[in-house]
Amino acid sequence: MLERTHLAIIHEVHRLGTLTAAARALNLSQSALSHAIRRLEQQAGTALLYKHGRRLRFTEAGHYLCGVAERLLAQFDHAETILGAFAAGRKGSLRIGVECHPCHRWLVRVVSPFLARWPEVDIDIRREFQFSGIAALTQHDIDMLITPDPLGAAGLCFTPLFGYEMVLVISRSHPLATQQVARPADLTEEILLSYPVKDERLDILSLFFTPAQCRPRGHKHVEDTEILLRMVAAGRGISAIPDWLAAEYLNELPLSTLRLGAGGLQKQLYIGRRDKDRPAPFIDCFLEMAKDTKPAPLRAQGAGAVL
Amino acid sequence: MLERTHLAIIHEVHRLGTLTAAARALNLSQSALSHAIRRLEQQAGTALLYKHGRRLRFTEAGHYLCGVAERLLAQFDHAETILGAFAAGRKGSLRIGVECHPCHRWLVRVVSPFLARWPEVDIDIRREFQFSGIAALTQHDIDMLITPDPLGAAGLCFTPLFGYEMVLVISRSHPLATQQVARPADLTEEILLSYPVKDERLDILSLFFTPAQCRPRGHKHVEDTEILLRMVAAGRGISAIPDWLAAEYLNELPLSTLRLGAGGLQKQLYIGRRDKDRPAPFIDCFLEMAKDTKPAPLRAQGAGAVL
DNA sequence: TATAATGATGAATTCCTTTCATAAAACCGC
DNA sequence: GCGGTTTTATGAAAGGAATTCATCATTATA
Repeated sequence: MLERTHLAIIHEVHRLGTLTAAARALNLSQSALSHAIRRLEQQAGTALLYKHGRRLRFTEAGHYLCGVAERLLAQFDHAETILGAFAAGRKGSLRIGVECHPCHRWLVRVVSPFLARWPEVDIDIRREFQFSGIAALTQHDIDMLITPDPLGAAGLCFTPLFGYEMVLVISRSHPLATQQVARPADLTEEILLSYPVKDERLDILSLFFTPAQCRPRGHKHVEDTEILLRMVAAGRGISAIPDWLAAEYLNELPLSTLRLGAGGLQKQLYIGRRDKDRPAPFIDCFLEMAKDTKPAPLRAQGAGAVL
Repeated sequence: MLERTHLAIIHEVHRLGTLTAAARALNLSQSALSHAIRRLEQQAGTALLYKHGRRLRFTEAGHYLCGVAERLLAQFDHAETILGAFAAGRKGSLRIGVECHPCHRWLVRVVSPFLARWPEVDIDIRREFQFSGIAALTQHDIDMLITPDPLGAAGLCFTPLFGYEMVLVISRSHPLATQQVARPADLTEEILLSYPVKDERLDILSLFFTPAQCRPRGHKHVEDTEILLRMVAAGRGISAIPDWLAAEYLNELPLSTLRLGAGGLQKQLYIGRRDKDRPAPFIDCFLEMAKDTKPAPLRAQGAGAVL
């Protein structure tokens, strides 16, 4: 069976011209090379080298193998380099799940500098999960989960990133726009606009409307933040988004923000990982960079001061 | 060091899912595979597989290596197939030297069917030699030599192909065109046209003019047979070519052929090889096909009957 | 819960590679 | 042509790495 060693021998003999020199280069005895070539020739059933004077020449088959050696040895070397990068933790891939739709804009601000700093790390961001983000993390479908709901699961650990407040956004021309706080009963005639997520995962429903035993008049799903907010600005509905996200749009669109209930709807974003994951440096680095990237806080405008 | 064996193991584990199955496929024990992977992981400094339930899963590095394995193993397999073709004598290359310029047309008739029959054999035809054709053969620059002058040299052997006669070609309107035989003295006022070859290798000089101690008035070199004969037909000179080559042009061009001297200039074409060459079947086959391909004999016209 | 399937591990063994010592061949300079 | 040098070839011995064996631990299955 043709082995890497054979290729290395063939290659060095070709490069240096003599068995003796090749043996030196490979830290082997001349005898070892002679035996190895002999064995290979017997297995292949064809001569690879023949004596010409006191040196060696390649037969056609030998020449062919020489070309093979050059190509394959390069590939072996490359593979080992890459493997080294894996070992050193320079190379890898990070599949990040995001259970918090509006967090995407924040995530981009983390990922961009990260990619620049870890050129050999591939990042894959997933927002849809067959079952849940937690399950995807447990089952190794993703390596990290960004979520506001750190549901306990064996083998997972969560690191808090930053706190924020979910605020109600309404058109600046809305009758409620002058108020500071919204109460569920004020909004029963409104159309709620939200990202396409199950109702039980919408905090404004589970933590605001449902406890007050009421609900908005309607509920529509919108994929894109920009479009969602433009619809709100146009008076086509209301929505609840993180304060820092609202802040980014307050200057662009005629929007007002109100606190949801007296205490506001306080949330915390977490990043979850598997406990026993190999501690790759780039994973720690990502965590650090994520912790250091706070979203812009909401300027005093409309809603009450937030965190 | 990453070896072919490691790639094979990784590949089979990926294909079959379990160490046990992979071990069966590789005719090894499960233990052997476990140890081998462990060793590789230690050398690489990174995990490749990890237990998931009672099966194995690939780490990122493992997945990467899996891709490498697929590519490299295919290349190994292919290389061994080719090596097998070399061993079976199906594959190879035949570098053929030709010392007889006009033989090129005949050679093409041998080579074409040969290439069809040995699709894996490459043919390379050389007409220029640094020193001589014999030297090129001895020094392994070529594998076969087609020559009318089988100079003895150690380690070479020559096989006769066919006999032919060198005939004088002149324009049909030449005063000598009505004769059967040309004598050196008749041609001292002519311009000799020949292939670009050293004088001592031109039979018409060494075997016809020189023994009679005379020479033509001029001597010009022409590369191409067609052009050479058109020049002769136009009365711009005379030439000497094999009878069978002349035969091909007698209907196309206004040429006449004459015997060179009373007995004619009889020649024999040989094919030379190295004695101790590995006996590749395609080489023997080439020899047979060459022997079986006789040039078209000269029709009774102009020159005397030949052979 | 018993049973089957699978992987991990340490020690022993086997097999293959390598080395050593030496011969044979070829080139070089005189 | 003849020693001296360089290079490859080869058989026997030594060394080392891969493999097996026996066994344990873990997990899935009935």
